[in-house]
Amino acid sequence: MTDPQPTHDIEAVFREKGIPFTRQRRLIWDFFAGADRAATITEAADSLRGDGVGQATVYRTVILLSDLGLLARVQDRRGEICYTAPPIGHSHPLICGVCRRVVRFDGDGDVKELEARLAAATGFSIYGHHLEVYGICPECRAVKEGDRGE
Amino acid sequence: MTDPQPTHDIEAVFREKGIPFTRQRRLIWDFFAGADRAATITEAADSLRGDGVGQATVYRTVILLSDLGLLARVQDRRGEICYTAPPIGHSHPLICGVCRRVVRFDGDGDVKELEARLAAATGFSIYGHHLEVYGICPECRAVKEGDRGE
DNA sequence: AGATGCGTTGAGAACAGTTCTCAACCGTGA
DNA sequence: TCACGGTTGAGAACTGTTCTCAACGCATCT
Repeated sequence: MTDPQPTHDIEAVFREKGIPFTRQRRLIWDFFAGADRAATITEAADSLRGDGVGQATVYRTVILLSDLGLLARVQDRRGEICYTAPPIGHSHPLICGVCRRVVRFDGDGDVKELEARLAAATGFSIYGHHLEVYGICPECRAVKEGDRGE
Repeated sequence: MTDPQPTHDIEAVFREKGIPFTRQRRLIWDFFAGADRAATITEAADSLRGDGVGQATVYRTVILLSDLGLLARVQDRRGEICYTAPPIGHSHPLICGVCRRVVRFDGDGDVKELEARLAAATGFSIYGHHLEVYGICPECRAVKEGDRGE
């Protein structure tokens, strides 16, 4: 379980593809990359409204970043769709279902082997997978136990 | 990779919980359980409209069945939300990204071990995971190759 | 520096999917 | 038979997402 390396140098990715890295895109990227937990599009839009970033731009940029593989879509305990960065180097999220904090891990060894077995057994050609693990982080567990509530 | 046992006897599950198993619920359940591929709520509603099942009822029932763990939410290649039965006995879906056919497998051994390692490394108490594997089934691959198109 | 062109942006309209509301309905138990 | 509680269908309401289009920003060319 090696730590996946964090995503640096998004600008290089954009430059390489000839896509402009605008002020708005930087702000949106910073929002997700700077957060230590998954955030919804609505949260990003609300937070960046003051900086003059339109909601449509947030939607467009999240799609763009997702297509580039710079943002991964996950969901919290209530099934709410959130996005989190950076999944580069192929890692998987361990998400706190309460506070949405995300810890990334590289569980690929485990899945690769499974995929090979599946391909052999079913004849499918496997092109990907989606693995999220859900838990409660130590902090949230502590709070919960203090509360004595669910 | 053992085959997960199919879900029998939904009625018993309902009875046990004291939830009425109505005509509409049966129809909706039959729709998903009878399909060999994941289906959207819209598809279910369209298909059952003729049988006098309202759209709201389909939504309500899908939520109900999901809560009971009788229906699992997955997504196809385009990110469309679909539901598939039966996930009982804890299995995972291998989904054809083209035709949405679902083959279920029991990859739990693999994930359980990973979860234990994660819990130890992060201090999270793990309560669940979500694993989907995507592929193209042999049939769709054949069609695609015949077409010579992507 | 000024002109040109192309992709990006923001505001708001449009749209789609989902949830809510409420009166009618159904089945069960008395 | 009657009363009751949960379920249902139709449509309204709501929410999140996408589309439209004119204005803008930035790079390039003159």
